[in-house]
Amino acid sequence: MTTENREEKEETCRVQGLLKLLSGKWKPELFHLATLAPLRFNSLMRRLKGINKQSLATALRELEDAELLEKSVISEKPLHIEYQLTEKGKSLIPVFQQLEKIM
Amino acid sequence: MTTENREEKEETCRVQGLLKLLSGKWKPELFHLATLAPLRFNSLMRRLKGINKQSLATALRELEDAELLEKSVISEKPLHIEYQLTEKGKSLIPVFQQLEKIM
DNA sequence: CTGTATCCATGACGATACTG
DNA sequence: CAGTATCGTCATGGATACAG
Repeated sequence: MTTENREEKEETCRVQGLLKLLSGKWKPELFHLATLAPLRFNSLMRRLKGINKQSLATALRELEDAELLEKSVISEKPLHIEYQLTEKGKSLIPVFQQLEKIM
Repeated sequence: MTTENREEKEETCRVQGLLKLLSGKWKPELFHLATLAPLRFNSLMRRLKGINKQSLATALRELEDAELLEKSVISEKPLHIEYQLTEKGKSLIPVFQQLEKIM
């Protein structure tokens, strides 16, 4: 395998990973909401009409693991957590805007 | 629902559609190969190691329906068809390049 | 050579009950 | 309030045989 081919394959894999990460039934809208303001779990439950806890928790965890989203514990009692975009997450916003133009 | 909210929802849906369209096991690499040169069915079968006819046919059909890819019949006998990017498909290339940088 | 039809396996998604 | 555990359902992708 040539160096060129190997690089092309790696490129494709990285893009594939990000596409997979942001696709699915809820993650695009979840990410979109996160671009607007920091959000709490129950607030997200209300805005993503039809989602359940399990699916929301999984989606949040995946975006968190990819370092697109991060948690902040606002208070312990009552437990109060906010999710917000990381810098890496914010860097994705202009890419989404381009996608909207193309569609 | 306000006009603003409706527009946000539509934005999300369009992005979601494109993400869904380009995600999946084979479509990112299929699209990537298509950016390099016009390609034939059996050539794609060889390059996408592990894919089968059914999956390739489905992927090609979806990209074609979305007007990202188009078929050209080169000859009828023997049947010889090439797939290439449409203008809309080409407009996606810089977006992919940005995604690669972010990852 | 370029597909379609059919059937089956796997993984994503969802409902519900439970926990710190 | 913010999750996790468990289990059932359904859509997506793959294997194989057949067709223009």
